[in-house]
Amino acid sequence: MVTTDKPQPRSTLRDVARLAGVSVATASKALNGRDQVHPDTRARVLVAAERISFTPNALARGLLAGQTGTVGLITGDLDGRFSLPILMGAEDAFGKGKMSVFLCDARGDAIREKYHLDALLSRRVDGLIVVGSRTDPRPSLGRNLPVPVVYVYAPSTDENDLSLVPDNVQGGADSAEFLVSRGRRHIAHITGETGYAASQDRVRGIERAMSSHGLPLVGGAQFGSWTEQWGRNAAAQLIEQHPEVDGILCGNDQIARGVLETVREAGWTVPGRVAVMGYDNWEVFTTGSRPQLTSVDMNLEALGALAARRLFDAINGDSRSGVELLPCRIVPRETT
Amino acid sequence: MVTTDKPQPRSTLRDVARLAGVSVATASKALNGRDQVHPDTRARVLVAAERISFTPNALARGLLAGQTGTVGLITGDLDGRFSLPILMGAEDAFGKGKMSVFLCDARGDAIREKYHLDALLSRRVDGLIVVGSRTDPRPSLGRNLPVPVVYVYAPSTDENDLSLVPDNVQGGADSAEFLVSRGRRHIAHITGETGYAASQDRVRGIERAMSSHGLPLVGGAQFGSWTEQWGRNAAAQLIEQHPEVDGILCGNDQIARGVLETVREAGWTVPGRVAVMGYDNWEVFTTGSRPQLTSVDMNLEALGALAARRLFDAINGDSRSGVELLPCRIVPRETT
DNA sequence: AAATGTACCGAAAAGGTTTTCGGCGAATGT
DNA sequence: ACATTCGCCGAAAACCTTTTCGGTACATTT
Repeated sequence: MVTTDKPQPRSTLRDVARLAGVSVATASKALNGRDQVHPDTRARVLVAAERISFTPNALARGLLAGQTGTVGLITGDLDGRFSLPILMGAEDAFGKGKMSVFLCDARGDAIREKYHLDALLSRRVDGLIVVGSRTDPRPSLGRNLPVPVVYVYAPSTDENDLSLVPDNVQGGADSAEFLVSRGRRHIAHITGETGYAASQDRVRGIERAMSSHGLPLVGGAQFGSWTEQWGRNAAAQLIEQHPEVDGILCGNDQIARGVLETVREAGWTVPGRVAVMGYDNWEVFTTGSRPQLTSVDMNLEALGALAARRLFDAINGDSRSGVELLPCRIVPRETT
Repeated sequence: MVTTDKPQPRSTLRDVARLAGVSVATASKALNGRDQVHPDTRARVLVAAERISFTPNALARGLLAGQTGTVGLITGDLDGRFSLPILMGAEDAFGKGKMSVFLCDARGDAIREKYHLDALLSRRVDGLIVVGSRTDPRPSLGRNLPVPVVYVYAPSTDENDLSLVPDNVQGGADSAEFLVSRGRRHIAHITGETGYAASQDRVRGIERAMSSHGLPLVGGAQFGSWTEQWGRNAAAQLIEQHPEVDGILCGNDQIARGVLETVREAGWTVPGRVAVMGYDNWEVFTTGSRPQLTSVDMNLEALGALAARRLFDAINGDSRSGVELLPCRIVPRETT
């Protein structure tokens, strides 16, 4: 089963020109819609190109133009659910043009990141998008890169870089407001690891919103891990120590799933006795649960789309810097 | 905040040569470890290259060599959990060499797929990996492409293409064997949509294994959807109609989660009263559940790694065709 | 001292495309 | 009939790197 048939050599512009009986210059102009070429000639070239299924060599084109129409996306967590929506948003925003996205996974490893950076730069990408798996600031790729860079989700520590980050303070505040507006008065917060900027920001937003209503945060913010198991444990303790609780804001959807499981096993109805909200709006978790989980969506696709636009602008000489915060939105379902 | 500082122009080999006081030819040879260059000269070139942080232009190199050191990966489901492990496996296998992976998301849309295919071919990728989200055969990209193609997870309908697919028949059979070897005798199967080759294959494997032991499949294969909700519903019916059931094989981990929830709420212990197995081994589901879920892993990273090797071989003229089945493995946890 | 060999370096071509600019033929104006 | 304009086409340069091959300078041999 070992064959060795070299596939047909790819056709070049010269082949097209020869077949159409014109020069390569004319063929090029005809194919690219330049003027200065007679309609009949153009038609001849087009059919010739079609006949031998000519595909212009982007390498040669990029070499000449100094632009390749590609951007590199270096991500820290391919397994994660953050970088993918961002990638899709970016692809969509670029899509209408002729940009392609070169994706690399550094897996949080600085060495691998450097390796991929070199690979991308040598392939002359027109720009870079750097995606992290946490909203904590991360080291900059450096100031004197030959192409513009946009940091997404994980901001750069360098103020001169441009970073796009979801506004977790606002997201947290909105989630609290949401429960308050639904009549909840005894709200608790169970979140993930304390070392994450995401947890800290959301806590800050929640506390701000609660105090603006003169309400306490029942039991204070409970830090743990980002797992269902922690959600179950924390919820068990919470309903024992604070049976008055009527709303639980969770640090992510997995914690919320754990919380949901525990409170329902304790005989509490959701949302009757207590409302529960998740964070991230990870569909497979939010719609799989019973009842379906209200959650906070960080609009990651929009984040990716904005990254694409900002990068596009920067490539065209119009670059910004600093941190841009993008709003989160609440997706109401059945647990509130 | 709108600046317009064009970043420094990238340095070329000519710059290096000038700085080192040699010709470009010598500079090239020095940098690429060719012989015919004096050690002192080579050293001069290397420091010169370092000083101006020279990065060879992969476009020019690729144009000349006819090889770009890149492969395209066209996937159908970026949101899905299948293509990502495959991508990572492929990246790992390539990683040691100097291959980079160009990822595109076609979202199951033939038009978008064609678009990306053209984009990749024009960028002169050395090969293509096509990943689908279902194991059902998919249309071939065509026989006369200028580069080799490997189809992964979703096989091509064309026997002349090379396809790499997890062996779901074996996976199903092994899962049944596993429960039987643990002493279960009344095994049921709750799976997803009937139209999926994956469901059909697994059912076939399960039925084969059961009948080889002279055991019936309790209630027959139950088809539904790939959701937790279906798992809950099907389990409720199952334990009512077949209270003798002591093992449940599920079509995926989400169904298993639903089953788990229902049987536990009915007061059955797991694995005491009934064993439960998932499929896919999606960590976030299998380890988040209580008890943690035994599941079948399709070894997707290995699949991706093999795809990379096969593609590499094909690029070097050693190509195969047909469908290769890769074994699945069982990951025992607490539900069995 | 002449001839041969060795070690190193540089000129040039190649790869495919785009763009500029000069040129050629035909049509128009006088 | 001549000059001018206009429309269209092609030659050539440019992008950057790699490789081949000829050449130079020096050391070695006879």
